Amino acid sequence: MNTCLIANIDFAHPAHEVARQLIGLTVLVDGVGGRIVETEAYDREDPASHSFSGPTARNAAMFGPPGRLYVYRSYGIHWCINFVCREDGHGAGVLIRAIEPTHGLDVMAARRGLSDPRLLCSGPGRVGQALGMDLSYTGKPLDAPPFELQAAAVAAKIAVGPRIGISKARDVAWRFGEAGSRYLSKPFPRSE
DNA sequence: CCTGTGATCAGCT
DNA sequence: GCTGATCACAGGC
Repeated sequence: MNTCLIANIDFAHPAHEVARQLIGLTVLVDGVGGRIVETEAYDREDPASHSFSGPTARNAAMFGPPGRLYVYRSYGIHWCINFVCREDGHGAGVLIRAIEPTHGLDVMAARRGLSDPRLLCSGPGRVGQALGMDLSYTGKPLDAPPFELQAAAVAAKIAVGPRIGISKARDVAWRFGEAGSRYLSKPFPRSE
């Protein structure tokens, strides 16, 4: 099996494995960002995934090489980001749902129009806005500027639960987070 | 604390 | 037409 190693994560692995392993990593865009504290996995064989019905113009990046970005417009307003994973052409990704801000708080506050650190990146739309994402970033590799992924210094305590805001495949527990983090989009049931 | 709603648009039926 | 991997704000308890 081929590999795609970035910051000790192999993006040529199933989405739910990558989603779990990403918790605690630091992601930066032009030096701005923080620790990933919440993710969700979306797979090709997953009715809730944008890739479920096959390749389209919008989801093309999901069917490209792993270790890259998939950016999509949510509710016509927000930009949400995924990290593409699995083998080339599989069509899986990990939605970045929340980040604990650590780098460039002032830049993110200006983009978001508020300064409360807990509201800067606690949700997929907020993450996109705080990191300055838009459609032009889709398909870009995560191991090259302006992006930087840093391995976690300490292993995070992982909480698991059902994904948020979807109507299909609600039974799959493919939402992952750092247990007890104050920067989640929503608390996990029964964690800590 | 909680529930409801407008914004705004790409993709699908 | 309608739905959605959302958010912010308003209003009620």
